[in-house]
Amino acid sequence: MSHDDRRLEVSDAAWRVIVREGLDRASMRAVAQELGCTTGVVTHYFRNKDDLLLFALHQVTARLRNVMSGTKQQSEGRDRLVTLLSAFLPIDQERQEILRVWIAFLGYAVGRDGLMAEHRRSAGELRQILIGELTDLRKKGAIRPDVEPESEANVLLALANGLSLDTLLQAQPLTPEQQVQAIARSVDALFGDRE
Amino acid sequence: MSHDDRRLEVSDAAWRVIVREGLDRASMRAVAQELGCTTGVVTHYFRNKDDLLLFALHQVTARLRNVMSGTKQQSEGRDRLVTLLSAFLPIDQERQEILRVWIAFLGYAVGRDGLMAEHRRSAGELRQILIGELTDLRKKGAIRPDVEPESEANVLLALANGLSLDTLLQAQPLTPEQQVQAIARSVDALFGDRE
DNA sequence: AATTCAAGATAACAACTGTTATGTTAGGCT
DNA sequence: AGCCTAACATAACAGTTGTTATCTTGAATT
Repeated sequence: MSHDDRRLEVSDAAWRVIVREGLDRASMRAVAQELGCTTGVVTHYFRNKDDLLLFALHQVTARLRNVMSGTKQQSEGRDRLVTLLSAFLPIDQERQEILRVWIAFLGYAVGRDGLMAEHRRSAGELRQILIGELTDLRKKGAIRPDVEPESEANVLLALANGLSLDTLLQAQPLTPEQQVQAIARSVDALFGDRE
Repeated sequence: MSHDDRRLEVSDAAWRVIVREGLDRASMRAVAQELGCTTGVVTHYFRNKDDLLLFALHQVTARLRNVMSGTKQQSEGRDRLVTLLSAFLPIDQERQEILRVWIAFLGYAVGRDGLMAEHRRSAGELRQILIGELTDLRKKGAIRPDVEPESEANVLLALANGLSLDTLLQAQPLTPEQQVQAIARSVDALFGDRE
């Protein structure tokens, strides 16, 4: 097993602790115990705790990118936009796990400007993909010409993120189908007046 | 000054620490120092730290209710729905502060079922208000009859919450006007086909 | 004037935290 | 065969945490 693979194993152990017990209980010792060894391993592969946490946070974006390329863009136009946005919805167990870790880190980033900037960076990266899609569609004349890609990308992402939050905050959250349908409705509004 | 007022002062000090330095740095001593006295005060008004945190979390809902009744419902129909939903948007400094504390607690609640249930309870409380509004409007025949108040309330709240997140996650977030406009657009879609 | 009790200060407690230094061990290279 | 280094284990450190018990004080009540 390579060095990087072992690093990932430590990071995965941290993820499991965070999902199960919360970010503030993810101490060096807890992560080591989850991995089944001692803190020597954790300190050997990560300089700091901050180093470990930052790496674990990067895994959020990495896994999200993975999911996005998994729902590969075979489709185009309307459907492509919908599947692209659906990658952010917690409609399977892995995406629910990503959401929990992401929220845990976001709450942890309140009051920590450095971490919050890191969140903004990764959010902006995913946002650019959407903006590119919208710009292409407008050039092709597929969507209404009055659509501004930048602000519209923000609104669509806001809806997707909000729907994700809903699964955490609601006793009976929207079903995956309802979530996708809500996304599809907003996307359809970009394509024309009639529904 | 009454006992309850003093309790609120302690809770407010905790809020300031959370907003400025993060939830995990809001220790008993840090809160006491923020208040300008010793931990004796904090322990005198709160049994536990959990007791203090739970009270501070309740203040989130209390302040939100306060803002909602502040944007008092003089209007009706479409405008009333829009102003009601806008209460959740971080369009002034107080609502930004509420958002930060809320997110901090939400991240902290990951892995803590009790706290997460408390979040769901308060979210459900505010959600019921929206459902009531939508039900009334449908009875009056003001909105389209195919609108289901329960799921539609979820979608509208998801959009509002997502737009709030946007102000945290975006380097150049949507302006308050754009946020309200996005809400208004979704509300308008409930009233009829034309825009 | 004596008593009571809330308000707050102070200090000590054990538990836990991240960090660091040092030990052990096993496999690859010369 | 001897050496070296990566991969871990162990242990000790200083600091911080929540909690608790004990003290002081001042104002209200009797």
